[in-house]
Amino acid sequence: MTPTLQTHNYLLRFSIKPSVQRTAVMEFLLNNRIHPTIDEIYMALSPHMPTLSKTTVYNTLDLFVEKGAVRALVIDEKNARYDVDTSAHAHFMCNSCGKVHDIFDVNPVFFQLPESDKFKIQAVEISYSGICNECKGN
Amino acid sequence: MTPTLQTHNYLLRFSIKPSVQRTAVMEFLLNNRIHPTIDEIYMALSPHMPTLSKTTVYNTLDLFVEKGAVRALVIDEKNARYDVDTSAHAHFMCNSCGKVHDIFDVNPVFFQLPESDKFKIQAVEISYSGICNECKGN
DNA sequence: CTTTGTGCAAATTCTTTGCACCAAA
DNA sequence: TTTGGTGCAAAGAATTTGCACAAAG
Repeated sequence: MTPTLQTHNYLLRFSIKPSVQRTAVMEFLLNNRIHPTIDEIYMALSPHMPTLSKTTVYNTLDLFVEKGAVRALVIDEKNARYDVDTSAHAHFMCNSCGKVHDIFDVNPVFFQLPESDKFKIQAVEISYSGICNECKGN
Repeated sequence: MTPTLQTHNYLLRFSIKPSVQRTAVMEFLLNNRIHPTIDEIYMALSPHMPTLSKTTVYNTLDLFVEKGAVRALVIDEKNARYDVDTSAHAHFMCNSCGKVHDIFDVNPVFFQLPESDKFKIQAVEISYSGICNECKGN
């Protein structure tokens, strides 16, 4: 479990001013690598922070993405999902339960940005989908 | 330009009953490889079909995806986009103008589905993003 | 007839915005 | 104080749903 003080310093490394809310959101992301939606983060934290508003969660994640501390995933057509691991790795989304998992053993060359005379390519996202083992048995 | 009769037969190949609306939507997709949103399709067709409803466009695209005639793209966080070309190719989305372009010269091995003991992987989507040349000059 | 498709309106869901209050420097 | 952060309520946008009517076989 990442302690709060460590999370605080983690935010500082990205030039993010640590507030109580920002630290709580980042700590949740660091300790729960489930690529949560805004709602999942809000639902997890609000019992411990009754005054927390969903707007603040939106603001906070926008700031984290802007500062490069988290990656916004475009894999779930229903909601935005966020990943605190910004290293080159792929994702798998189960079409049945909707959970998103990391896939780390993808050839690194897949993440190299191709040259193009038509576009200035700045980022790549590799997304797999199918059925996870938990759902296969149903 | 794909003529209507040809589009009609194209739908039959996917076991899709051709109605006037379905044929018009498919013909638009075949002739406009711009990965349109629901709204773009609706806006393009409704002048020629004043009674067309957006619900029908939604229903039609859901059916096309279900029948495997078009691919639903998850690249634009704002709207769903649809691609009539279901072959293995990547996409590029411009962060400035929002247009989505095909990228065909990606190594085919990138589209091979990896084996996994945790998931049954059924599909892959490779999405690049950045700035297109038209937007670079602004 | 009977089944399937269409389209209107309302409802739902996710996200954004405007603004007032609160907190930290 | 002054600046920036938070949170409520309302607005906005995309999508889905319920239902009645139309079309096709």
